[in-house]
Amino acid sequence: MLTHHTNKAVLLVAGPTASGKSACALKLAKDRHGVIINADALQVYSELRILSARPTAAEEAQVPHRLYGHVGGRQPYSVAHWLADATEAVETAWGQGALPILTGGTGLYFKALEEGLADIPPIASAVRERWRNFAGDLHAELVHRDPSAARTLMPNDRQRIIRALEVIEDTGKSLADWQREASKSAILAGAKIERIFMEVPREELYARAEARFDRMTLAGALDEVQALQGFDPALPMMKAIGVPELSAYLRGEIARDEAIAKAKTATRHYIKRQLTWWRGQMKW
RNA sequence: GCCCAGGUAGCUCAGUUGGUAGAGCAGCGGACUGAAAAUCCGCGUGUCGGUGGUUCAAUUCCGCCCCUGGGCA
Repeated sequence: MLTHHTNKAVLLVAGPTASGKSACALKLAKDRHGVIINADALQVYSELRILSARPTAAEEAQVPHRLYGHVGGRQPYSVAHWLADATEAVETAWGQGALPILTGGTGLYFKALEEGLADIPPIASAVRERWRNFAGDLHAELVHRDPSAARTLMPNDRQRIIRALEVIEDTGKSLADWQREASKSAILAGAKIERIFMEVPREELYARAEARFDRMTLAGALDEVQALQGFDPALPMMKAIGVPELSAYLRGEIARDEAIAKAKTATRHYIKRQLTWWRGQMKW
């Protein structure tokens, strides 16, 4: 049993968008008998091939790829779903004697992978819907129902406040308490972890990401977004960079150039947040 | 050439009845546990086009010059 554990190894390839993670992971997978496992929150959606910069069919044919486009846009998905999927994928790879190579840009996913998640049960959708549609003062509501969680959240952070409210209501326990408890799901515990972070100067990252967006528009990003018009704009998939912007163009609300410029700006903001995440949270 | 309107932060603009100026966006820093490509917090010194003049004091008033847009020729 113990010898088994020492044979378990994973390779984590992280970095901001457009830093060259995928190419790096592909090469390493070929060299080291690896299976590539997606750690990107948007590349899981089947409807987003171009805009999420998912590996191409040709690339996927070269080495096994897991968790790319395996979720429908209307399906609820989150870190917890991903962690379960990733755990299964990692164990399958180990079972086959292959090296799991996790790659993607979602910092929270890597954190969950390495540190585990709190063991909070799924929240009833009725409760969830109720708070998402709540018209009153959410923060005041939280101060009243869960002062300890309220203290850690900014009054305007609706998303986190809603989360805290649904957790206290549906589980009877504060989100802060849940999170304080030791997590049981740190699946990489005992495994040999190798980490690669793609270091690329910010200016170059910005330039690459902008050029890549232009390539995406040439490769059919507008058709991809056109096909999304029946989906609820509140869906996580619909928040992918480029989707709101190109949708606004397709609806005739803004010019094409403006839509592209806005999407590029959103990409720069995203890169900046990713860099902040790795500086502050991961310390690889 | 003449007339009009402008020239203020990287961009778009506000403002100062004369006491050296502030918003949005961009940019930068930060936070981050089931929506995370999400969500949220913080950061504003810039020859106020140039140059003379009036004034204790000019970005603000006056003259001239330069530039940009529009109109008339």
